[in-house]
Amino acid sequence: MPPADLSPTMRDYLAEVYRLTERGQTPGGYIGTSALADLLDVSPPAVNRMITKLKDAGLLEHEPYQGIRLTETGRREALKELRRHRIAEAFLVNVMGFKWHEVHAEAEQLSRGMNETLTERMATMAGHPAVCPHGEPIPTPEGEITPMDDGLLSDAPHDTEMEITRVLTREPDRLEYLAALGLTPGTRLRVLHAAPFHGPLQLKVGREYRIIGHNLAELIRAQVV
Amino acid sequence: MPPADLSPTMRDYLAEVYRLTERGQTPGGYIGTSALADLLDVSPPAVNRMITKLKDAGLLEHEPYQGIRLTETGRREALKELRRHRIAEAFLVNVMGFKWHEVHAEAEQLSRGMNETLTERMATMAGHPAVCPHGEPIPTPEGEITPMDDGLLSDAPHDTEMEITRVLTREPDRLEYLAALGLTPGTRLRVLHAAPFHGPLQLKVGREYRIIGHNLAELIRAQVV
DNA sequence: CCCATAATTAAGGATTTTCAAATTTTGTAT
DNA sequence: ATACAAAATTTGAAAATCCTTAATTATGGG
Repeated sequence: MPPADLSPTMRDYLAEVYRLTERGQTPGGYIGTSALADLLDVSPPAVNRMITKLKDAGLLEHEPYQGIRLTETGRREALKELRRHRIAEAFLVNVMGFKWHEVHAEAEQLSRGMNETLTERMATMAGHPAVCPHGEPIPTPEGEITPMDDGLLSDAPHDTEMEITRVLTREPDRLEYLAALGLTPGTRLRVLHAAPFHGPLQLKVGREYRIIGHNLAELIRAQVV
Repeated sequence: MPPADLSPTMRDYLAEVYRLTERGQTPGGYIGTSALADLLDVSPPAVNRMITKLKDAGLLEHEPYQGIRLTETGRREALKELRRHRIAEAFLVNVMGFKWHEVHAEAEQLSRGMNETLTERMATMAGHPAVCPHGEPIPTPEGEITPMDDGLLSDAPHDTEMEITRVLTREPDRLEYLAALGLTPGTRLRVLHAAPFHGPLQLKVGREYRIIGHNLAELIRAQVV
């Protein structure tokens, strides 16, 4: 069955499922209902009902008591929604001068009113960005995406020149703090030392030295330059 | 009772009531249910139910079988919504390069996701316009508006230099046609002749001569320069 | 094997819509 | 002027969406 028109809520669910899938906590590729409920700020039963609906539309598979997984169709729809969202974020930052910590919630609202024409025009004005302000890659209009070859800063090799690719939180406070430390996508740095037992990391950013906690380092992904 | 937070739908209704009130067809200031239903593309019962809700919120008065009228509170809320909508239209045209016939429906969608911060930033980028692309005045953030002193082109005096202030349709086809004739807000023109019995009007626009039907002239408002 | 935890079903509520039927108003024709 | 038909408005019943809380069922580690 071809994907009829999806409601905005359905699209939000799909996008969030994809985000969780990407993060790849679970081995079988299945993701749990409660995790989704948490992220969407919604009760587990609400998730369950929506799962049934999305399954009936052929957008995901559901193994009861185990989890859900996007079908190929669902994946493509999720990526279209992610494109809308990330283009909106890039537009708000690149064109309208918002700060990166302000745009996630804003873009969530805004993207509900964006059709394809508007999305593409915004993409053009934002300079056809490859990644959103948080560093996540932006899918093509056709729903394709190039995976990134990066890893958590907390697992990064020491004394190696690296570049921050993306950050994994959307909490405004943390984002603002990271920006204040100069730890944004594109920044070059070097891990000098990591204290054992999930202790703090010592970084060299340009000429500056920084110390950040392990929990913050887990929110940063980087790749060897 | 103070106006709690209004749903987007409630705001849409209020805005549309205001638009109808402005047009001022009915003498008592009351406007009919069916007219609203038509404009909102919704059935009369839906309008009726929403009227009850808006009346309970103190946003409008309802005289059964006669019509509705905005309260002062309702008027202010309607104007806030109109500002969002018209700023969105101005932004789409002035900043993003859309044509004036494309933006009404687009702005309707988009304005649902616009909070006050975003609205004001869009206003700034659009150059703090006083009127929307169709010439309608844009209310202030506080919900105030300056009335225009203009009249229908079909009633305009002859051989008098006038300026188009606004157009009263949002139908893309008509708007595109008007633009092709050069009949957009700000344009100077002169009515040379109007055929009797609602016949066509002969206009002089710059050095060009134009003939338009009476029904089109009724969609254009102008004022003496 | 038991029991904490996670997932699911059951039941119900809010919002906004539609369709159908009842009611009021209005306009026209005798 | 009055009566009747047409039009507009209102009310009632029910559906679509998406949410909640509370109770039930499955899973899997000690």
